[in-house]
Amino acid sequence: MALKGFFTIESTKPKRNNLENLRYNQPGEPDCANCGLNKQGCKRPFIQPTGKGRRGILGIAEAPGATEDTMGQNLVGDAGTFLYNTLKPLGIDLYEDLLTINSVNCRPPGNRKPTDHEMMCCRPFLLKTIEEFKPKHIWLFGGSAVSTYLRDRFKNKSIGRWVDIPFPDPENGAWVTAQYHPSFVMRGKNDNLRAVNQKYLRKAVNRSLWAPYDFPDLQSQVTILSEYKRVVFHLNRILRTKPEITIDYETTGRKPYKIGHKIYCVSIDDGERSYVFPLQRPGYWKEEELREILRLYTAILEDPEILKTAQGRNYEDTWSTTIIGAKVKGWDWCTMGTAHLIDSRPKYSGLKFQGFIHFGIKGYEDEIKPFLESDKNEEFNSIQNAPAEKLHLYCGTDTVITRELKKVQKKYLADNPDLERARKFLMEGLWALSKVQNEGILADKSYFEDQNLRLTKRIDRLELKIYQSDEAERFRRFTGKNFNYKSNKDLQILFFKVLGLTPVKFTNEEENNESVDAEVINGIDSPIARDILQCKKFIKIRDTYLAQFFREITEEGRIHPIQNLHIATTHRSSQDHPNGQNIPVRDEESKRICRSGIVASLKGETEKIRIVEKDYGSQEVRIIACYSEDPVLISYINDPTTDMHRDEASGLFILPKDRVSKMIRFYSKNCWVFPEFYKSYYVNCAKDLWKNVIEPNLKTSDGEPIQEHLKSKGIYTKGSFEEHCKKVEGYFWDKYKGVKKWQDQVIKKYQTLGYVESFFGHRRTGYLSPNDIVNSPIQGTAFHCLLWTLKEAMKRIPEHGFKSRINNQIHDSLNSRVYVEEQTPYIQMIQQIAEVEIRKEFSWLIVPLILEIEMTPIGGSWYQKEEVTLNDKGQWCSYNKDKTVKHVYDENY
DNA sequence: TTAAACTGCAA
DNA sequence: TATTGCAGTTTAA
Repeated sequence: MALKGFFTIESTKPKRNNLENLRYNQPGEPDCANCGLNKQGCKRPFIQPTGKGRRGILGIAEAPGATEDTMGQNLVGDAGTFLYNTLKPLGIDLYEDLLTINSVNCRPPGNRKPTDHEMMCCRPFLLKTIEEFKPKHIWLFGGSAVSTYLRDRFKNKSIGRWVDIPFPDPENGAWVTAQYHPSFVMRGKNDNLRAVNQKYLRKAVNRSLWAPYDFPDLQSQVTILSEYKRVVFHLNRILRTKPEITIDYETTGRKPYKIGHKIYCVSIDDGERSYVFPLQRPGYWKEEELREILRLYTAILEDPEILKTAQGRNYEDTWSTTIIGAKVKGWDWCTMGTAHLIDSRPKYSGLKFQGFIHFGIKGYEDEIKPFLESDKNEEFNSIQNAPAEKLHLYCGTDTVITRELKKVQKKYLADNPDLERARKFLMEGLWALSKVQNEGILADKSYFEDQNLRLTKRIDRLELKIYQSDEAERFRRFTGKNFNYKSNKDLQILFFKVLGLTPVKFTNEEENNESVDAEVINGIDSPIARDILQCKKFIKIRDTYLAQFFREITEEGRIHPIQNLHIATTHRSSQDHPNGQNIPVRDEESKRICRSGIVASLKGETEKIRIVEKDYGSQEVRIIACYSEDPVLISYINDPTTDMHRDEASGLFILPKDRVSKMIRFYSKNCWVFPEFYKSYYVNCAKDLWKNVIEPNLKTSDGEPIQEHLKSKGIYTKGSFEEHCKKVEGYFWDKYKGVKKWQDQVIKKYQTLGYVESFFGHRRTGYLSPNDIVNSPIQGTAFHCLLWTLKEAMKRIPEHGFKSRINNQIHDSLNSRVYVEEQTPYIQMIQQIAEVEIRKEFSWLIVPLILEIEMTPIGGSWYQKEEVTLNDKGQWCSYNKDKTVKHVYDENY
């Protein structure tokens, strides 16, 4: 898949079927000859729009069903009746107040979904109906209606994205909202879905009083400054009058860190107009002109009284810092992050989407977009080839939209103080993450080059072995094609057709699709299975991790993952280009190869520096305790002499507590306690426990094989173990009834509010499953504790004059490069924030938080990190199993 | 060409 | 009937 090297802009230009699109974008009669649905057994072909439409609302549904086909009217069957009954108490009569039409107006045989082609053939009639009826409001019921209505205007037309998002449509002047299709809501007996559907319809009914939207001409608010004098004039004016400004750059790529990157143009919006001027466009300014423009612009950026807004605060911030050398002050607003707080659904916060749903602006990016994209292996885009005038207009339009978007968001947040609280925290978090991003992690390029060569040799050898194997030959004879071990399809044929093995697992999405993942292949006892697994592992290391490192490493040996706060629906962070949050650690060999090249210092470094990782221990359990106030959980956390996972393992395997081994405790925790807390259930847990504990026949702490032990308790089979787990699950929820009670409450509250809210004020919105609801606040809050610690630590580091720097975060841990001479005060400062000050700040933190410390030797690599504690002599020590000191992490180690 | 499905890595 | 991410490859449309 080609990565969009820049940001994603949805195309508005139909790339295929151009003629068809032209044809079906015109109002007119349906193209029945081309569709043929009218001759596939329906009784009443081409049903006319139904209803009196007294309130000027046009409802668009999917297709006639059996009842509709008999009666020749829309929405009169079960689904229609359900919708009628839902709307009636809200003051809307489906048949009186709406005019309704379907995406296709003949009944598809057997109630199947209409195809894209059928919907397209019927589309001219839909457009004609809109033209004649002139609806003030359009309600799209279900994914088919969304798909045919938006046609080629957006790529992602899933109902989940569009439901409950009202937008004014510039094509017909109506307010449009997508709703779930009544049959979808009716079919599943799903309380959450019914609750949000009710809520969304109520909002739509309230909106039906809205006046038509007055579309603003945003592009006319752009002024392009091409003369030096005018640029200087406006920069000086802004410096003097200090308006709130919105800024946007067009640049040579996504990240500024590699040599040669430039900011081609800048747009500054002063609240009235947007002013765009070229900046580092080669050959545009004389040297002294550019110097003066940069001086003035830097003064604006560094003036804390000039408040700044951007769509993507950290994008403009990191480019300003890295390319211009400005320390930007006065950051006030990030429209992208704020959009994510308002609606956490995926693909919501992009400017093009926001511009469309709020202001009906669309398509202004089409011409410029190709010049801003770059292939995944290309560092630079082709901005130099973009027509300058159009590039500048595009850049200016973005700031005008951003300025207007901020107004909309400000209004929304004024009514939602919890969201405003979350937004303030967002700005602080972005500030800290921008610093983390600019710092970057150090990578030893020559080490990775060496590893790359070694891996390639091993992969070549293994591939040769695989392709010369007897099995591959049998595959060739069976299919007439060469075997490709990277193809899951080929693996299925090899294992289940050629070798005749019995499938043990199926994939999630497709029914009867045999899974061929590592777990399955690992269960196959043959040399080729082992070779394939080995080879896939090496390929993964080389082509995923090392390849990204090579692509992203800068000339000075740093890798700067982009730090996001606007992606994860739970309001966790994410990283990309590359993602520094999923470097292997569980598999020893993968861990060694990948992490040995992430280092504390590069060659030639004379200072003594080590990597220190600071990890919140069992953070999610602690957060569950805070939300649920479960007394049993709280007392486990508060009393360090107790161990909940040992106790749960004891119950699960009917073992006295002192016979629970480390591994049995581990699997009890990860295959039982956590899944149960996150709404898995005994059947799946029993399956995992059987696979990981009982089948491998793990031993108790005194050496008895677990199978023998369970037999002595009357458990012989998988079935009887599952039965046993069912009983234990009953005890479990009886014991942690506080957690259960909280889960039920938070699900109930979601059904009232339509979102789930966290301690920090963050909301996860949209239609959620019970699992999503109980998981999100925990996951989000666990991360927000870390983010709070991070931003507080970032403030203190310069105050203390530390040279050490935080350079990564992984959900509940921080990484730093630490100068040995300041390691103890540095670590203790962060521990103080992470464990003590955070509890003074947030009264809902009713249990202690613990920050565990890991270190590498001086100049060492991430692979070498060990857990350390401070002994009474003030030394950081790691320990052997027998509790003797392993290493003393002083200035000599 | 492009999107979806599958896989595999982390918390 | 555990959740959240990013990224690579193949395959179907």
